[in-house]
Amino acid sequence: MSEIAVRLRDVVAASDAYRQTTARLLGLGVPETTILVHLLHDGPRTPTALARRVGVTPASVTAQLDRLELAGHVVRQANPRDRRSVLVALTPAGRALVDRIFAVFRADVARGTADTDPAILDEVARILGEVSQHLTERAHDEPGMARDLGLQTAR
Amino acid sequence: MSEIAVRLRDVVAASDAYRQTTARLLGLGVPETTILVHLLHDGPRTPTALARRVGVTPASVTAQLDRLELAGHVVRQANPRDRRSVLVALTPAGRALVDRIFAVFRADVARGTADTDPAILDEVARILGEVSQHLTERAHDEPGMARDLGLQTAR
DNA sequence: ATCTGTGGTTCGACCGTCGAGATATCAGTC
DNA sequence: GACTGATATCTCGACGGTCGAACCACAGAT
Repeated sequence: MSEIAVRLRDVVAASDAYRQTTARLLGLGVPETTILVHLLHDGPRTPTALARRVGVTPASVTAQLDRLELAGHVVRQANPRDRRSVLVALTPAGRALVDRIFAVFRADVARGTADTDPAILDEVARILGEVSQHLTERAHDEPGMARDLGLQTAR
Repeated sequence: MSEIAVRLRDVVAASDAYRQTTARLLGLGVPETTILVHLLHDGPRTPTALARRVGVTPASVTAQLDRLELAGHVVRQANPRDRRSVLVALTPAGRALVDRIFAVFRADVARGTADTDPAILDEVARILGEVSQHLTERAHDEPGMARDLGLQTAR
C-alpha cells in the first residue's frame, strides 16, 4: 500500500513549518509571502483575483497589500481596462525578494529529489498536478463534500 | 524540466483551501482539524508534543484543546508516568469524526492517482517522504535558512 | 437613463497565536 | 531529605489575520 495521502499530509505539515520560518526571517507574515509567490508566477493581478487564488476574502487581501505596499514590495497600478479595479504588481525590490524565496525553496525541494531518475520526477510532477487539481475542485464543491463527510445537507 | 517545486506549491495551496472547507463544514477551525488528524495517526500525545508536531507554541495548543474537549472530540487524561503532564486522546466520537475526515481526504487523493501504476505510486510516496523530511529539517535550521535567503546574521 | 452586477475598500468583531509569568512536578546532586 | 535546574501546563494580555456587512465607483446590459 503506497498511502500517498499520509505522505501528502506530511508534506503539507512540513511546508507549513517551512513557510512560517521563511516569513518570520523576512519580517513578513505567511499570507504576505504567499501573495508574493503567486504574484511571481501569475504576473500582475487584481486583488480579487489574488483573493480567489489564495483562498481568502478580498477584504483580507486589502490589508495584506497595504503592508506589502508599505514595505515597497508591490505597487497598486491603475487598470486601464477597468477604472474600478487596480493591478497589483511586484516592484523590482519585491521581485528580487520573492525570487530569492522561491529559489531557496526550489533548492530545498531538489535536495529531496536529487538521487531520483528524471523520468520518474516528471511522473511525480504530473501526479502532483492531478492531485492538486482534484483537491481544488473538491474544496469548492461544498455540497459534495458535506455529503461525503456524512453531514445533513440542512437548510 | 520537471519543476516539482511549482507543483508542490500548487498542492500546498490546494490543501489549504481543502482543509479550510472541511473545517468550516464541520464547525471547526483549521488548527483543530490538524490536531485531530495528528492524534489519529500518532495516538495519544502530550500537548507540547502536539505543539511541536503542528508547529505552534504549547500556549496555542491549550486553547485548541479547550475547544476540542468542550466539543467532546478529545479528553485530557492524567499521565501516569509524569504527573506534570497530560495525555490527549481521541474520544470515540472524535475518533469517528477524524476517521471520516481522513477517509474523505484519502478518497480525494486517490481520485487523482487512480490511473497510475502502483509501482510508480510507491516511488512517489517515497519521494514525498524525502521531500517532507528535508523541508522539516530546513524549517528548523534558521541560521542556514537566513544565510541562503541572503540576510545579515545580525545581532 | 436606469438598473444590476462587480471591484475595492473600510469598519467592527472574533479567532488564533504568541511571550511572559505562575504553578506543579521531575531528575539529579549534595 | 533538601536544593537546584529543567520541563509540562496553564493563564493572561496584546497583536495580527480574517471575516461579513456596508459603502462608493464604475461597468455592462436594457
